[in-house]
Amino acid sequence: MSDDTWSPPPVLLTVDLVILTLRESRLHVLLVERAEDPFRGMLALPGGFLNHDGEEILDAAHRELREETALTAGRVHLEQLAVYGDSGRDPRGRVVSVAHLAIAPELPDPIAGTDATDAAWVPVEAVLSGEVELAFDHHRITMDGIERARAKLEFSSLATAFCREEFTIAELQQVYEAVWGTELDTRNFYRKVQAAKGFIVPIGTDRRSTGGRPARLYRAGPKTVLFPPLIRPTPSAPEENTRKEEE
Amino acid sequence: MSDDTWSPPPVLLTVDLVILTLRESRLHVLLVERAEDPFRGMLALPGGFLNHDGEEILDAAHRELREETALTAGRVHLEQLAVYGDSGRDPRGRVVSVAHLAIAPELPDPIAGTDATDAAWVPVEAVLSGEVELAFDHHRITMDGIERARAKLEFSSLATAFCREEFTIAELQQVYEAVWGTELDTRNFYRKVQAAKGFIVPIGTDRRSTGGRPARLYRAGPKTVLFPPLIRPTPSAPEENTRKEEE
DNA sequence: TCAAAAGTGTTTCGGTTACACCCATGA
DNA sequence: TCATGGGTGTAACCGAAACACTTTTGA
Repeated sequence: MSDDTWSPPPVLLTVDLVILTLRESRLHVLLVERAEDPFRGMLALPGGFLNHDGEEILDAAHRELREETALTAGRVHLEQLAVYGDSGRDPRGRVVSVAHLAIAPELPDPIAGTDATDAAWVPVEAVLSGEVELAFDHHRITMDGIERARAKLEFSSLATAFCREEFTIAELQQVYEAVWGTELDTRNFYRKVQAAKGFIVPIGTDRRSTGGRPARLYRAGPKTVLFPPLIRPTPSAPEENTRKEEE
Repeated sequence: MSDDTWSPPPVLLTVDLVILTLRESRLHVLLVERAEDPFRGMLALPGGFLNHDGEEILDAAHRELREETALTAGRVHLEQLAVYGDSGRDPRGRVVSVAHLAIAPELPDPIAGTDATDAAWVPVEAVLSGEVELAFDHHRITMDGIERARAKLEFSSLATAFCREEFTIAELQQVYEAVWGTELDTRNFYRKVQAAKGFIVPIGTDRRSTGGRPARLYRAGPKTVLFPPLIRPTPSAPEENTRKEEE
């Protein structure tokens, strides 16, 4: 923490959001079409500058989340992801972005925010495959956000943030399958989530669906740390993960 | 990413470092005594403002690290930790800090940097217990850095960053024991690190010490992701970790 | 030949997998 | 009564913990 006599160069601080949700059992990320230069017309993560001096970074993230999704705090998970500050990332000058990861249950269609002409849920495979191009370094931020979500499903109760207040174990399993991109054994999954005491707690009632036995309903439990964890299946072989590591 | 007509408020960006090392088999963090207000005379993490327009954040972190420890890149691990930007955290105004985690092998005594009257290695228990007080929100940053290191030892080869280029398995074990604050079974540890292929590779020679069989020497291997991981023993019981989670 | 540190073998045990099987509902 | 999805039982398997035991050095 320096205190030199010269005035250090100020930077502009933005908040960007990787908002993930499930739609039709597939993982989606919210993207907006930029209404202004730079990158006008291109897809980007929702976000924006801090709106007045003194606004907290986390508050700004909540505000942007509200503006884009009408999600009020409480029913959303929001956490800091990382800072992206490479000098070349924004043509307007030195703009440093504090990226956040948000997890939401399935929502009605998004509303256009102040900075975006349009907003839409995009399947993450379309982003990961490079099929859709994103403004700034938002492609990388999105990948980092997805990887964070994948990793946290193993050891935390984050998965419940994808669900509505009441959910079945089958719905919870769909979360894991969609985020990890794998298939899981229903029977074993059933016991594993119950073995992690405090992860989910049964609500008395059942949910009857078309055909088949009714499923018990659950609510998110008090624990955020899963023990034992739900280890994600190795995609095929954990080989050749040599010297890189996202830092 | 906003593009409104009003000018968003600029902030001052600093880089702070949680530099961890082992000294006499105990985990230490590097702290400096502040030479200037605010918090003059108090202990703080090394760090400072970006030094000219266009300096990359990671470069600034490397520069601060060099200034405090004479560590050149290469033999150090340095990664971004998190952003701390609460409006009240710095009495000078809106100062946002990008905290970094650095891991270094045992070093000669630190050199005073430009911003510090003195720098010293402090055992982390002294910080965690609240025995030493830190300036700004550096106590919290330090705790977050230590927790990050503890977590990464499980799944990454980070532990080798605490060692010199050549090390024995016993030395590596001391790293795990010091960082986790636990004792490990020598025999099982021995096999586990060898089972994680690519973690450490034997160099031909042995190191003879006073009394006892010579130990084989190893070097850090090519893999950064450990498989299987070295799970950290549950401190006693994994109970009551309810609704908090560092975010 | 003894102490000390390095390294090996082996048993036990808990968690995961794989899969056969039973349960409850709507059509 | 049958198809469908929910939920239970259980044997095989595998990695981790625990610990007895052997090896190689210096004193």
